[in-house]
Amino acid sequence: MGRVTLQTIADRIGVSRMTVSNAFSRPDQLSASLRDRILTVAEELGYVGPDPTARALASGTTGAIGLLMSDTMAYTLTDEVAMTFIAAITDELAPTGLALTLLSAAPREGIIPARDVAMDGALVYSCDMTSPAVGWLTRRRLPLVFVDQSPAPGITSINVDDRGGARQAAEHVLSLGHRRVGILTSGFGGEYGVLADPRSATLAYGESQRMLGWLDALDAAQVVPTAVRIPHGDPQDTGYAGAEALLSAGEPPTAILAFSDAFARGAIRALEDKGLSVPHEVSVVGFDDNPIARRDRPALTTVRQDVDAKGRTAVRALTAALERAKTKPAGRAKHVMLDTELVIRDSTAPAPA
Amino acid sequence: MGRVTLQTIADRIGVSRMTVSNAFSRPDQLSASLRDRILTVAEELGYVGPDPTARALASGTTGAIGLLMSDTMAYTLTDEVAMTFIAAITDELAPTGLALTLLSAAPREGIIPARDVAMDGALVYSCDMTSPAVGWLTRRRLPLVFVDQSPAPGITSINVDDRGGARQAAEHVLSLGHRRVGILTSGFGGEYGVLADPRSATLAYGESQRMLGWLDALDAAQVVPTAVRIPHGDPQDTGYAGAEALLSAGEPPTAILAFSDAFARGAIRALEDKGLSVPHEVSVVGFDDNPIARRDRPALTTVRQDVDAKGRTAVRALTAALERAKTKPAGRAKHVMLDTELVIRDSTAPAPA
DNA sequence: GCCCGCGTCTATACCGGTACAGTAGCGAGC
DNA sequence: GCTCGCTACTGTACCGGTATAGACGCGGGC
Repeated sequence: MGRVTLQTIADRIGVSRMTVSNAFSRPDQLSASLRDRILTVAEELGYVGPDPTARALASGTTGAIGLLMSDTMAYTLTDEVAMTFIAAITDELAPTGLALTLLSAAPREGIIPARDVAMDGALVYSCDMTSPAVGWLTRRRLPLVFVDQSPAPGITSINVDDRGGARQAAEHVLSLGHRRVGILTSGFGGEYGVLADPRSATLAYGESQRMLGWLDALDAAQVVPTAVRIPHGDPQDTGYAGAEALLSAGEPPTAILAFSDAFARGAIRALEDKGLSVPHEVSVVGFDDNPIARRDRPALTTVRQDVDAKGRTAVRALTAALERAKTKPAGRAKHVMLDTELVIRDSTAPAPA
Repeated sequence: MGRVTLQTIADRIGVSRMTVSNAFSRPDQLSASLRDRILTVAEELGYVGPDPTARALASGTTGAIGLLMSDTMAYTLTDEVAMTFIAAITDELAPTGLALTLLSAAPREGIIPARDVAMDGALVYSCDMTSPAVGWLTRRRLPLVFVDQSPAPGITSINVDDRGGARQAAEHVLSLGHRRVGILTSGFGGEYGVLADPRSATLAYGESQRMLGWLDALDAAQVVPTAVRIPHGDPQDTGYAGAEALLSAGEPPTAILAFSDAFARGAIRALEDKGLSVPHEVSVVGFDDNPIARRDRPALTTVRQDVDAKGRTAVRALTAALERAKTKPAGRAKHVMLDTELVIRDSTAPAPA
């Protein structure tokens, strides 16, 4: 009735438990003939292999890394860009045999996966830095890599040049002669609707970086934008609503800078429904270079970020950190900044006269 | 230098290790004052809480469940429908505190997360039944729930009525007078292009169910469809290519039944590029009722499946099984079949005269 | 006054492995 | 002939917790 363990097999054959362990984990430590015999008996007994949990405790490694995501995990999981990121992670992880454990940063009473789930290290993706979950992770002294998040001292971080990309986007519409510019941003917690003072609005990290980038260029040209922040929801729907808000907030913009391609798509739909032609009457710039930027018409002018590279770089940084953690030195934190690139397509045109 | 464990704290205060353990895990087992003292000292010492791995070994529960996905995990992860499913899972899992570990069923030499990663149970999503990974999971005697997959005796499974939904889709176009029908399906491994004998083509489970559903209706009406199977890739791109293949395979169809909404979108684009109007010259029916079905124009006639319910039902079935596994009885496997529903929108119309 | 029950805390025995330092046996080198 | 070194296997000590039964003191009921 009892469960089959290494000991069961060892007793059955008359060798030590250690030898059976070696048969599974270090084949070079015993003769091939004995190993075969052990494996055969194990098979007969229905032994599946060393118990992962026990192995994890004894060896100090679990074979899984965590991916901590913002509290709105279900929302993030329906975002194409985030999905591409996760796909890149799993793909890069595959040859290492590491599994990926999804962790919510949601602050639920007493339920803190970031504290209670076994893992070797974690990727922290676009989280609120003050989130308790992030605190638990650091307290556990797990190797961590921050992605799309405010870099912290001592912790490796991977970011894309959001600010630079946004600046390029704004410079692009300025160079086309636009002076009435609308901004469509997002983010949770905080005021929605037209932002009184965009520069000082409290925004999540990525949102604030892009905002700063846009303002870098607009301020330099002494253009004062109208910025609208839209709540969570289907991004194309909220983008639609955001554009409507922008149009009714005083003099309508001739150019809209959107936080994402999905927002931009929604905005374009709203503009077209109002009878405004994109790009001839209003120019729209997205962000990310999501597949939807290219697919629909007009093809979006956008700021490309290499999400795949972001995911792969993050994984490589983390696996390297795991490797180092086996030996002593803590290793110096690296801060990687990936380039962004303005991609000009059909959703921007010179400002109407 | 040594790591801080329960024993460190116990020694420091002069109580037994067990009492410290209880302070964290069973607060009702000691006085509040002692508990406070223990927690304070633990804090001072930088103790994070019971080590998840050790706890897992001792208590027999890891706090994570697996999600086994087909070997083309990166592909699956960029599919909106799969993402909605995963989002529903994480959302339903959140209040339980269980984390979700993503497992690839990819048969890589010696790398078998399904065998080596600790978990309490697993969801098996749309996998090849013969995959070794599924074998390992069953051998481990983990509580399992199969989703979108051929039901197996003794294992709880959640499916949607793919066949019935597909039949409705086919009946719909037949009722509109279409007699030249094209089919666009997908799946890996096997011939691509026009299928010689659709009914006997080797298809993955979901693909074959939908195929059977379409054929149920078409056969009854003595309509012989042309079926094209398209390889993996961006589904809208492959859908585009698939429609082209359909158009050049003899007499062009006046109705296309697509395996997914994404295929349908790609097909519509291809048709429009060929100057064919949808729905007036060609009708197209999708499957899933993905958000893209509603968003773009023409809005897709499609077969709605409740992906959110699928995810939640699967999680509930698994957590119930986990609960039962604590006590003895293995519990009878349930086989759930969720309804599908034909949603008629703007991509279907009566067959041209 | 005695015994019971309860609230607290402790002792011991695991959970199922792996690490590491042996030990035994045996052939080779000089 | 003795040491050396190698292969093959063993013994012991963990890894860091939890379960369970029991010990101990104390108040209350009869």
